[in-house]
Amino acid sequence: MPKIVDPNDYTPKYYQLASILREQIEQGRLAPHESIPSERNLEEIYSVSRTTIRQAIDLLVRQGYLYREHGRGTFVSPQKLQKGISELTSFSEDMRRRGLTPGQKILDISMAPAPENVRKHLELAEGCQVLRIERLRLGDEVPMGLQTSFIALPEGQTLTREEVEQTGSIYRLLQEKFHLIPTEADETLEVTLATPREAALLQISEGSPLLLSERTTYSQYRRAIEFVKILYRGDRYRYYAKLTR
Amino acid sequence: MPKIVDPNDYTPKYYQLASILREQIEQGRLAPHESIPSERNLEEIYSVSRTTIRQAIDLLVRQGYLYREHGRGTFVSPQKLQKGISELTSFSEDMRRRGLTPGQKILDISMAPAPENVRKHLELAEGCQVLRIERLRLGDEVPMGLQTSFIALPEGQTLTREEVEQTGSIYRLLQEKFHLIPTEADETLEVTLATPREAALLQISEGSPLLLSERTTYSQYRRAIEFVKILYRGDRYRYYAKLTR
DNA sequence: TAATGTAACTGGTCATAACCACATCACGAC
DNA sequence: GTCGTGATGTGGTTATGACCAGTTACATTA
Repeated sequence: MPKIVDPNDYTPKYYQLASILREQIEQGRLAPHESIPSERNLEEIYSVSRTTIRQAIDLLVRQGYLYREHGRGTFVSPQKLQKGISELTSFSEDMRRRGLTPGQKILDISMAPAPENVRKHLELAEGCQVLRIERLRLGDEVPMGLQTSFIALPEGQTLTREEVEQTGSIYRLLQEKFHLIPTEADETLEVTLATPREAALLQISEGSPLLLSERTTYSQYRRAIEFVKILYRGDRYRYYAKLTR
Repeated sequence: MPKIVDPNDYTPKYYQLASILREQIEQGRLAPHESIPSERNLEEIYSVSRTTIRQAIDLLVRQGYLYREHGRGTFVSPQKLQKGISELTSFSEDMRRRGLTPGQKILDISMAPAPENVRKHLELAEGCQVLRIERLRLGDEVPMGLQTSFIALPEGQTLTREEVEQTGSIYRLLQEKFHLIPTEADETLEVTLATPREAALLQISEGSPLLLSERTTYSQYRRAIEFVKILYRGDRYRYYAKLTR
């Protein structure tokens, strides 16, 4: 049973243990609000130190799978709390999580001098060139949003339309070509109304309400790499967040 | 200098240390992207074990103040990333963070059978009574949103209009009277249009776009305690979130 | 000179061990 | 019966010490 301690210990023990527990929870072998074995018990069960046990449990608590009560024990969170954790995802991932097939239609992709508001978000000097990508985003073939990305590429680098069309994921391209990993983002949401052009592209009537998301994404080095503006169809898109204190 | 180890050690050492470091960062004594002393150095500086050091740094990393790079060091996050962390806050706290003075006008407060959608969110049986509070929410005296709360109180308990008016904070009341602490919440945001009644209350024209927030709040025991619906004026309210991966 | 490797950092993982703070329950005193 | 009260079990904090895994810079080598 305690199948921990793989010799091919590519992954740390606490991570292996967390996976084991997470699996038990997801399969329902541990019911909501049921207590898991105490930390001292888990120590014996899996033959690892309490340090490791606590690291694994910490991880699952942060992910919303477990919660602790001092003096009482550690318990399984109800299903409700296990989903919708506010994570940094691309549009494609977002759609897949919602059970929709992501799609896109590239309207424009070009290098251009960054507009002033974009420069501010990306912390760039005046006259800097950025990659501008405008795309119509689809979910199950239906228009979901209109996305405009401004990307601060390393000096002299660029991405071609073909590369973007083939992978579909800017994030993967950034990682593979430039070793830039999106790790954090600031996002704002507000309401706006569709201009004639936006309405036409999104196949709604002019003046329809839209959800406007503006996001600045930061790399693993905490430098701004991307500023994205997405106009979501108000009738098709709902935003999820999970808050903690 | 190393003013750690207060004898009145009500608060744990790692928390004290985190406060010291956080203060240095906020005061700008540590510049963005500057490295803080290594963990082994901090061990000597503050005369605490590496365990404690790491716990303190972990906290600050989660809060967005620091970031680590394996093999290189621990660095100060730029200011941008330190704010807007998605935390569970009440309307009042939210307003204060935006530099506005929160206010409210209670429209209704009564015990009522929970509507079906509310029952579902609160995991209640049919016919259960909930406390319904409808309030016009103000920021600097100006209408910001229309809030309807449904609260699952302990059997037979209730809150009076006076209590709510005096404290202004439902959360504080819940904590003081019933020892219920809001710890987690699921929130959704979407776009909607103002009905005549909503428009009149919010002092906008009928059909104006609104930002609709629906939130289910959970106690420290992971039981749903509150379902809140807030209609924000689209022209006055913007939602902030911080995403990580 | 350019490549290489090695030493000396850095943070990441893990074990062991002790003690504290809170929750619960059974047992005894009243 | 009711009220402590302490034993025991839980998670929370801290210390010590070891080794692993990336990064960097400098000395060595080809």
